[in-house]
Amino acid sequence: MIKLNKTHYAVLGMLSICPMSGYNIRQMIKQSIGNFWSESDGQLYPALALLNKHGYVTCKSANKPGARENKIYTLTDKGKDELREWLALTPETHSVRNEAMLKLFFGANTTPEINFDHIENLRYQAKAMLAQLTAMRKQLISEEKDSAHLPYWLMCIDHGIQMNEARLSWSESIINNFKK
Amino acid sequence: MIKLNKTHYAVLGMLSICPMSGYNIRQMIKQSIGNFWSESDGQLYPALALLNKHGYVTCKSANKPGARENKIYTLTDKGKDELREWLALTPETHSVRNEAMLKLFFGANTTPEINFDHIENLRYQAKAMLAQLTAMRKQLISEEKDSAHLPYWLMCIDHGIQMNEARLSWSESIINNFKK
DNA sequence: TCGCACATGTAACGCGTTACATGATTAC
DNA sequence: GTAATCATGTAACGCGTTACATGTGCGA
Repeated sequence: MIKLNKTHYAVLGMLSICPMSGYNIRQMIKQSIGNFWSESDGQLYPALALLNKHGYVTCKSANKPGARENKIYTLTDKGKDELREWLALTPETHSVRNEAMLKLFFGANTTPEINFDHIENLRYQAKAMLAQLTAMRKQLISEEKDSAHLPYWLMCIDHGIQMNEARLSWSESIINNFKK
Repeated sequence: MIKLNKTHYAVLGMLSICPMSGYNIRQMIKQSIGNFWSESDGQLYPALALLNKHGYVTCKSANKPGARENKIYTLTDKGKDELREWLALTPETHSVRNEAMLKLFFGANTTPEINFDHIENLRYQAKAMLAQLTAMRKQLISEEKDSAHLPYWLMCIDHGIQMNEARLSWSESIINNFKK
């Protein structure tokens, strides 16, 4: 039995929502789980090819004559089983790397202004993410109200909202102290 | 001019606090910035060797006769300049990968109990991290009260505290809804 | 006709982890 | 005596990003 990596499971998961092309998966990952997951092109297409080769997904070329290439991948029963088994395993915690925090930790080596700028940036990013997630939440509730996925998708969005609210209040409290 | 990577800057930053051995750097990274940064052995020692080779750090073997090997690295002026320059650059945001959230997003493919377990784990982890960070905060305030690093170190710790408080309240609200 | 979005892929390179190799010292 | 910790390093492998290569369809 071949060993699958995280990219493979992310792809299987996406295909559990509905059949899609590689390009669609790419977009979906950016739009819906971009807040806590990412894949790059160089991983995605080879992953799809391997999943297809081993029967976790099937592939149909859905190009009308003369149309552009379009391969639609569909999850097989084998793929569903594999996904279910992976979902039952305790998630591995992988190392976090937050460069902004690293710089701040060494902040005494530079000027207060530079550190302040970095925190300002973080505040701005948190605010932007919050706006985006809040809009997404609203949209999801109206557009997916009958979907079995909705409760789980809301949990993920709410996690993002809470994380960014925390970031925002953290950065604002530092900025306010700095101005005094 | 040679191109340094993140590991090199993390090492330079650690040596800006005080001269240390590779082993000390390893420990310090785990203990003090482990909350938002990590390095592995396979990166650390080669990074130190390269920094030494190019004059960013100097190295003195501080082994008393018959004692175990112990190389103490010290930041040079060139190293300090390099660190300062890097600190002034806007931090790059690198892709986040949170496997627990990924599994939750695909939660509709498995049982509520399995998802509940994952969230329980997250709650437990957040609680443990909070306890650790709170203790660290207290210790820092008393032990480093005259250090120029203290304000920045507190910002980092407070960031961790706020993140984990958000995680905790998020997981608890889901668990409470689940029990109803 | 130009540029953008659609669409699929490969190659090269560097990053990061794990396991391995070695050996001294200290605590039980 | 044996296990844990101190201490330094290398090798192998897989992961992940970036840049490249190629071509279609559509709107301004």
